Amino acid sequence: MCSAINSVLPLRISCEGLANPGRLHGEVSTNVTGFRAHRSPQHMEMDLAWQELMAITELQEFEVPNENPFEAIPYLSMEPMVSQGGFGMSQPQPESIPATCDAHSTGVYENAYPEMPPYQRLNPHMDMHYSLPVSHGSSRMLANTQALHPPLMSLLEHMNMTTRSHGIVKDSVINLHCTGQIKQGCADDLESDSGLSLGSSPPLASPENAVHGVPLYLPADRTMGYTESESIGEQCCMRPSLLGSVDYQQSYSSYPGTSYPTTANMQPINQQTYQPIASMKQPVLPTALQLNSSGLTRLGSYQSMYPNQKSSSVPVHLSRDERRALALKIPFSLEKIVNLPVDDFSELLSQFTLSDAQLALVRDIRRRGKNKVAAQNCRKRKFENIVHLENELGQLRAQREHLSRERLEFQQNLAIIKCQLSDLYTQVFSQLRDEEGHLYSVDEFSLQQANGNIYLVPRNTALEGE
DNA sequence: CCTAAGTGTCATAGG
DNA sequence: CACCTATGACACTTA
Repeated sequence: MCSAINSVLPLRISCEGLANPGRLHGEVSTNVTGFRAHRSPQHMEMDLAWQELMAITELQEFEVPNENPFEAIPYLSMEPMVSQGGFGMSQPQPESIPATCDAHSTGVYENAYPEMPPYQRLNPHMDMHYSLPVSHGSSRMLANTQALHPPLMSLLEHMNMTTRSHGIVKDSVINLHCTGQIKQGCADDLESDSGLSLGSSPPLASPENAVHGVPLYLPADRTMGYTESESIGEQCCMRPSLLGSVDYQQSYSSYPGTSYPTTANMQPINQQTYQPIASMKQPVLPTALQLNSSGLTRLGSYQSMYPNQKSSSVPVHLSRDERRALALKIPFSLEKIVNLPVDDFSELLSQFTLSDAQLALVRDIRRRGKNKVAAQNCRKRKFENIVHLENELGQLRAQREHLSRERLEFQQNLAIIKCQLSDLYTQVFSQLRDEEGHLYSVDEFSLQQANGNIYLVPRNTALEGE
């Protein structure tokens, strides 16, 4: 019994300075020599409950009348609260235990109470700040200390749960910070001239959508068009593997499904017929991206960019590369130039005798075409990333609100526990008597700290350092 | 005329 | 070293 209370209570009670320090006696004594007090099993339980609460809540000051238990602390950030001990208690602690107490954590009490059973050490992994609840003003008395225990423990369980959740709060805050930075970065991106839509417009559809439902026909005013059978490439014994290379991401289809014309096979515009692109290949890129890369060359763009290259003898709806290829009589389609694998592309080049200018143009067309596809993919990814981050931001906001509500509930429960403990210790001191039956009042004691422990000493008595 | 969105192109870095 | 991909930046068109 005695060892139990000694091992449980991280509180050393000094009797020095009392009128009759040697006369104290009781059923249970503290670890301070000479102190005796009447202790009942009920008191043991109260002490247990007290220590558990102190360990969990790090209750460092216990002035119930001065506290507003339902004070809602503005939610700013959980990080400072967590850093103070891991329980998010950001309430003002004007009389908190000095730093010397912080330096003594569980190990201090393990040394002071080596006989403490492990199961009586709550939260052994945390720094424990103990203080004595000195309640002067509470008039509420608990009729039965046993009745207090179950609700206390239930509250403790809730506090433990809430404590765990506070770790989530911290992580969430960190995530929010990161997200904020990312979001800022996105904002910077949006301010850049990347030409990316934030989603208000539908152009960036999924690749699978690009395959279906897009009536990809060549423009009706297309000025050039050549059938595959008419192309030089086909006439030059193209390998079937090359002809079958239609699964690449489509980009340069300025001559979709065709090979480039020569002056010999060029035909009047109005005699050309056009095939739906979807019937010739399975595009991969999003819908809107396709529309521009599938033959809808923009006349005005290249006219303004390269106005001097406009030739009255060349159809005006051709892109710059198309016109250049036409001018240099490149004997295969731009689609093949861009989409063929490097080996097939090299083999294709080997099948023709091209001048240096032709080779340079072909390689430029290939480079630009691949880069165009890459740019489209890059923008698509950027858009998807923004959508993902917006969704994640919404989830984090909801989580923050949930944790904020949970934290408020925790604070309310803690205030209730403080009130209950105040009453509890008032009751305990009401039974603290010396051997002559003199009743000690809690008012006769004060809290003092020494060597990392908190001592309950008679008032007007200074503790000597150990 | 201005603006935002969309797109192609270039330069560059990295694989 | 050649080639490819990713991406920022720029210029331009279009609605």
